[in-house]
Amino acid sequence: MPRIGLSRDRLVEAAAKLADEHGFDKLTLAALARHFAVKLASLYSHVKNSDDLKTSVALFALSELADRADEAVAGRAGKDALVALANVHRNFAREHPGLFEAARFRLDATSAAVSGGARLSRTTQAVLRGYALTDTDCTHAIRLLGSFFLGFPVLESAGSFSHSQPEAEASWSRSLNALDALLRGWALP
Amino acid sequence: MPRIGLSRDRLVEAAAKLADEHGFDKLTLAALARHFAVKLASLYSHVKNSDDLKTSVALFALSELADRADEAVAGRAGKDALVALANVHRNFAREHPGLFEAARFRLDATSAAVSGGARLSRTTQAVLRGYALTDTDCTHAIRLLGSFFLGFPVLESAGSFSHSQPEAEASWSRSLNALDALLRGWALP
DNA sequence: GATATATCCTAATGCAATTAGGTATCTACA
DNA sequence: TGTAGATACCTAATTGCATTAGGATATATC
Repeated sequence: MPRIGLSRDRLVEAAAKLADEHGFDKLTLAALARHFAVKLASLYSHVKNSDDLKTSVALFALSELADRADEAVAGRAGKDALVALANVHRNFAREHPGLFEAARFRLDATSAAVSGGARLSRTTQAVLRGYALTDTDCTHAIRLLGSFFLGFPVLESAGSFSHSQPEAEASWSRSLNALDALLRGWALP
Repeated sequence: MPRIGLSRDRLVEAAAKLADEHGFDKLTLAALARHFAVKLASLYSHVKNSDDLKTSVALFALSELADRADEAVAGRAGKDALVALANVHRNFAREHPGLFEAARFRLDATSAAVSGGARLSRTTQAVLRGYALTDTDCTHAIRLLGSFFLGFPVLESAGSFSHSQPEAEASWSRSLNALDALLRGWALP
C-alpha cells in the first residue's frame, strides 16, 4: 500500500476545515481518518490523542485570529483601528465558525501562554493607545472590548438576532460607535 | 426489582447537577444512568435521546436565568437595574457553569421561541426603559448588553483574566459604570 | 543495495448511544 | 381484593468513537 504522506500539520489543517464544515464539537479522529481514507489508528503516529488534536486546532485558530488582527490594525489608529479589529473578530466568526468555536477550547496554562490569545490581547492594547487611558483603565477596556468581540458574534451566529429587526449589521456598527465614544470619554464618570 | 421512580423532570434536574459538576460537554446518558444506578437503556422511557436531554437542560438553564433576571430587576430602575441584571448573568455563570454552558446549546427555532431566552430579552428591554431610547436604539442596546453579559463571564470562567492584574471584579464594575454612562448618552454621537 | 525509521496496518478493548423486545411492578377498576 | 392494563425497568444486540499493542512495509539514508 502506498503511503499517503500524513503529517501533524496536514492533520491539523484538515481538522480545521472539517470543524468549519460540520462544527468543532463534531470533530473526531474517526472523521479525520475517513477524510484521508486511512485507518483510525494510523492517526496516532501524528497526534497524541483526540484532545491533542483539538488543542492544536484551537492554537491554530487563535494564531490565525491574531495574525488577522495584526494585519488589520497595521497603519490604523483610533476609531479606525477599533473598527478594523472588531471586524476581524466578526468576519472570522462568520468565515470560520468551527475555528471560532475552537478558539474557546479550554487550554492548559502552558498552551494558553504561547497561544495567539496573548498576542491578540497585546494587539488590542495597541489599539487602545489611541485613547489615552491609564494602564489600569486600559486593562478594563481590553476586557470590555474582548467580551463584546466574543459575545456579539456568538449570539449572532447562534441566530439570537435573526428574529428581530433591524439587521445585526446595524447594531454592530452602532455599538462600535458607542464603544468608541465610551473609550474617548472613559476618564469621565 | 423495586422501581426507583424516574421521571423526565427528575432526569433533567439531575442532569443539570451533573453538568454543573463535570461540565455540560461531559454530560452523557450513561453518566446519568449511573447516577440513578439504573441501566442506560432505561432512560429511553423518559427522554427521546441524548440530544433531547441536552435540549431540556438548555431550556431549564434559560428558564432559570430568566427567572433570576425577573426577580433581580423587580423594583429597580436605571443603573440599579442594569447592575442587578448584569450580576444575575455573572453570578449564574459562576454558580452554575454547566448550566451557563447549556444556555448556549444550539436550539431549533421552535424550542428557542418558547425558551427563557426570549423572556430574558424582554427583561433587558424593560431595564432599558430607564434610559429613554428609541425602539431601534433599544434593540441595539439589548444586543450590546447581551454580548457583554455573555462574553465577560465566558472569558472570566475560561481564565482569560486571571493572568493579569487587576481582579476581574474591578473590570466588571468599571465596565458597568461605563455602559451605564454610554446608555445615558446614547443619543449623542 | 542494505538497513533503519517511521508510516500505516490489523486486532482487540472499553465506553457511549440507540433500538427491539421482554418481564415485573404499580395502579385503577370491578 | 383480585385482576387487567399501562409502564418502568431490564436484557441483548448493534453501531460508532477512542485508545493501545504490536506487526509489516514503504521510504530515506548510507
